[in-house]
Amino acid sequence: MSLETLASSPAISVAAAFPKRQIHHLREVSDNTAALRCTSCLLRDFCLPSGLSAQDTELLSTLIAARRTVRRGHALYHGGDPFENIYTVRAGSFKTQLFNPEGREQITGFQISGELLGLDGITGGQHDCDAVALEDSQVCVIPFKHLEQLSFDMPTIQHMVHRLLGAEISRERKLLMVLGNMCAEERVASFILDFSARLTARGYSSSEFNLRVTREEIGNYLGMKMETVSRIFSRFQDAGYIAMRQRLIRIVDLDGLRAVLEPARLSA
Amino acid sequence: MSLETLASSPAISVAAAFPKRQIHHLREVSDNTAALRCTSCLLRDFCLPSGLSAQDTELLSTLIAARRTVRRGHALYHGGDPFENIYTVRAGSFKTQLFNPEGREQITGFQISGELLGLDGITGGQHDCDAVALEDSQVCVIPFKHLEQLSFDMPTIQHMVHRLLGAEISRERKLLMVLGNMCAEERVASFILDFSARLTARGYSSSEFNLRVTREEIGNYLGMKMETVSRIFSRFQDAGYIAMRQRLIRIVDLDGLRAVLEPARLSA
DNA sequence: CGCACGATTGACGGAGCTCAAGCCGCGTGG
DNA sequence: CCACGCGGCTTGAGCTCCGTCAATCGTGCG
Repeated sequence: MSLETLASSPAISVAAAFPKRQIHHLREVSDNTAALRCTSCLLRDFCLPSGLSAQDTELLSTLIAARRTVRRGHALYHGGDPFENIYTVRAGSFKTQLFNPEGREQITGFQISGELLGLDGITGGQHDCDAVALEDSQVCVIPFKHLEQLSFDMPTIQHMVHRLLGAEISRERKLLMVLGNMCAEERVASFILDFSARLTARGYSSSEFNLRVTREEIGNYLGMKMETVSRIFSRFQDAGYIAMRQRLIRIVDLDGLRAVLEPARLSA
Repeated sequence: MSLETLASSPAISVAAAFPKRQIHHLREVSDNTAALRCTSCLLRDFCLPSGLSAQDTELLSTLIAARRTVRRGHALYHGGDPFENIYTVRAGSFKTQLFNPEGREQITGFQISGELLGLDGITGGQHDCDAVALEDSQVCVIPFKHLEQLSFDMPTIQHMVHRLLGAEISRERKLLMVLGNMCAEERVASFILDFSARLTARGYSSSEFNLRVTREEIGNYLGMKMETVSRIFSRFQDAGYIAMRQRLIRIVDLDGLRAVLEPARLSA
């Protein structure tokens, strides 16, 4: 199936013609310039331009060097790759994973449409994690050099960059809170609620969605084992909080899920 | 009496007035404007100026609005406070702690001399965690607005800001890895090693140092209970990896500690 | 169709939590 | 000067949650 159900412009059908194998490291095929404009993108309100004036959005558009398609399971970039671009997810979804010196893996996040990729690596000049597509996906490519240059003249752009970096810090902090303080049930509940909230913020249904990740990946992300994740999903289903078939999940009792996170559920 | 006596008293002969060893419990220093210069600060190579040219360092110095003393147990800022400044730790140490909606606490980091505080809050315009002094401490105050303004003209300064934000992201990622993947022994080992490495990087002894935090705080930071932390310290001591008296810790067998983090310690 | 991978479920064991008692080091006041 | 109390640390005993191992099932793909 085409990735492009979301894409607006007819010119986009170019993307469908992408060669099947090794999109991986392909030199960019540019779509026609008009199609790269944020103003005509359906995601404009949920993506970088959100909050920017029409004028600034236009300017931001000029930065988008290309779009790039990444096949399921392939990496948009690897840890160690030189840092050149940041990316916004235009269609599909990704995971970012980190490997420590001893070879352990930690998934640090899942990114959906309108969210940002590649900010790691601003520091060291190279990415420090892998970004892997969870399904056939497409990103907008923004050369960071250009963005920096633009931000010299444009305070609003500079603010945006700071905001983005700060947002990344906050996001990881929330995850720290989850990993440091919560038991397995609470972790899974907060994972579902977080996912749902982000989908809502991007105009998707908040009550029914496709997780697109294996139980193993969820487990890795949440610091627990696949089997435990599975058991808790089953438990939530039995409790009537959710309904699920494979990776499709429907939230049935939102308050029930939220209650899992309530503090002391103990008697007075 | 105000804590600010330090920041505004008559000139003393600057850095020379710093007794080498007790930087930790300093109270005696007073600074006039001249003294606010990074170039004359003993920490210059371990702090923000690290990596900057003499010229840029000079420029950076002009940003330092004041120094501020914070008493042990007091907060430099609270979550919710408007974001105005970032801070570098000039003497002493801090912890940053986060509270989630349900009232749970998570310590997200410990900061020592030369390290940075306050970057949270760039996004939302207000700090999202508390920064609390672990001992009587002193910070340099850098108004973020000024820093942003300066960075319009100075690419190197802008780079520095990005580098700092990126470093914060990396730091939190390392912690994610610890919380998501490691068992209690490994967490404590990596905590000790991390502390030691940071002290080394700042010119302190790497083998003997004062943790300055309670077992409870270490536990909170590492996602485990005080009792477990204590047990593991004892175990490490019995194993001859460390020697400790209260919060003073000495690394006896560095390789032993490192080996705790080795991957599969299983037979071939 | 059959294979392979992912998901589910069960049985069991152990790492870490809970509860509790006792200890140490330090400050305070008699 | 010591007695006392308090906060933080240590250590033990028991329990629980979650990890481990393993068998089975379901589903999508070649």
